[in-house]
Amino acid sequence: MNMQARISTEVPSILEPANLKETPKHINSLSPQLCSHREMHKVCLFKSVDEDSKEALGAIIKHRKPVQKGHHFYRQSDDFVSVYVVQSGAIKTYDINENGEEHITGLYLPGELFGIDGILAGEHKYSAEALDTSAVSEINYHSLELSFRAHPDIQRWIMEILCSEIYQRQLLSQRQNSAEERLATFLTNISDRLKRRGLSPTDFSLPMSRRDIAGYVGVAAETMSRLFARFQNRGLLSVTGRAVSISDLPTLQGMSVTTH
Amino acid sequence: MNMQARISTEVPSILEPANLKETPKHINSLSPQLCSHREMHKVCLFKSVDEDSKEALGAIIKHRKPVQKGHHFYRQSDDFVSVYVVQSGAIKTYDINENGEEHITGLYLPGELFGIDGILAGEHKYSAEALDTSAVSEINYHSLELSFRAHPDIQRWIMEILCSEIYQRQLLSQRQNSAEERLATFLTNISDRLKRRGLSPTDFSLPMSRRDIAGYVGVAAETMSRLFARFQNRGLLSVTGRAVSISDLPTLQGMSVTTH
DNA sequence: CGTCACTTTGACCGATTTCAAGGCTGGTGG
DNA sequence: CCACCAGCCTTGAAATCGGTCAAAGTGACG
Repeated sequence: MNMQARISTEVPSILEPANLKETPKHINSLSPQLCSHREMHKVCLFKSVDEDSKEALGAIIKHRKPVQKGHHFYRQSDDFVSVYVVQSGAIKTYDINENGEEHITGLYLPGELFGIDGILAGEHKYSAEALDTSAVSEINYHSLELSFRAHPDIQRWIMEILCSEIYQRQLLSQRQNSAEERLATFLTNISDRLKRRGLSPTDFSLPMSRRDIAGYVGVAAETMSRLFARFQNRGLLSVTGRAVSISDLPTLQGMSVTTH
Repeated sequence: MNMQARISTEVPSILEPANLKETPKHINSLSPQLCSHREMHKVCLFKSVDEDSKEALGAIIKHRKPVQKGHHFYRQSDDFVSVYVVQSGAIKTYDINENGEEHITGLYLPGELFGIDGILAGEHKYSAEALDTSAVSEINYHSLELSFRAHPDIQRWIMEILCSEIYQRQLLSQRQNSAEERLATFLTNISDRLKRRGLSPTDFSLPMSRRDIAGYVGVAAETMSRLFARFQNRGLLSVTGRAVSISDLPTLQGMSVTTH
């Protein structure tokens, strides 16, 4: 049961960011130990952090073996111990309400940090689950916090991540926006995030089911299906299973919510 | 103007520890004016701030004269200089999109901090406007950031606020929730916050227009009007102008979104 | 007393959800 | 190798919720 086999190798999958070797030059050169092979993905993550801080981060980050789809890194109410950095794959965070309904609260791609939902209460607000085979590094939050004093860059970096989380949710909370606008926003957001990491902004594989996407975007699964069909008819993109190829990114961007 | 005790006049100044005696013991024995409650949060925003840090905060906080309804503290794209603490009244932050439509991004009541939307970019993402006559204190963010080293508590406090903002938006992005659920959530929020201040959790005055409430909750103004009427018919509450009297809080709580 | 801004109410309409059925695909076992 | 099954995805039709438009009601204030 190889999950990855299902995903077309022709389409560059965000699960297999093989073309990361073509790291754009706008991304700072990294210290050798952080540049090694499997750690390439962290480039963007640390871009706003100086050399000293990068070393400090390198010292407390713990690399873990890849996990299977369905693996949970933590569950609601677990003690907040660490934050995590996605190296490859994709992770969702979700909440189960009293009716047993699942609501997706976050979606994390390679290079992104998750798990900060525990800062406030000391325990995780949501559960975090691998959407597919994924490699994830762990950073003990206590150690991270200790490093703030010596490395204000790191503290600022965490704050930036928190602000990004606010921004992400702000985009999705625009209730007056139609379902079309929401999907357009979602797609351009993904595109942005991939581009920032040197991956193709137009061809990628969404590592999650329609239902998960729908839950994240905030529409019914059937509506999501119809929306994809509609966008395809308009020549905005083409979808084959989970592989997406955006053919008219400018129009999608025009449709999406630009809160800036 | 308004006969009923409004939220604004009931809340004491942030630096006057006058009514410390009335502090409910579950609020960590801190003066209530130093505690602030974001939506649905049981934590006091200052809960982790020690005496030293409070003094440091007192040294850099600047009190301002009350401003009229409609006053702007900052506008989109203004340089990010300060964050603000509401002493009385109510403040909304909003965004104007390219179509000229206004979208309310935040609503802040006495004791709450706003303006952090500028941290990420160095300029404010939104505009901040007084919904009513309001008194607001100002904290220069540069000074605040400088205090982080000596007072990690303060830094942690700011992080908690950021996390609260995330949670806030998370609630509002629950699109599958009906308009009824959203209003119920909003009302129980307000009720909860007032109760923690030792004010009546069932009788209060909303210091803002229906349109503002509607924009914040994410429905049309007319819908908001109908919802109030519907709730009133069901005996959940009674509304006269901006005065609200909740008669069946448990039912409202049951209807509202309770993440975790 | 008139104006203006806000609120309420009614009628209509459209987008999205819901319900229901059919189709596709990958996995499994004969 | 094929048939079948289960889960996911798509499509259709009906129902519903909330938005929009329009008009009337309310209250504050000059």
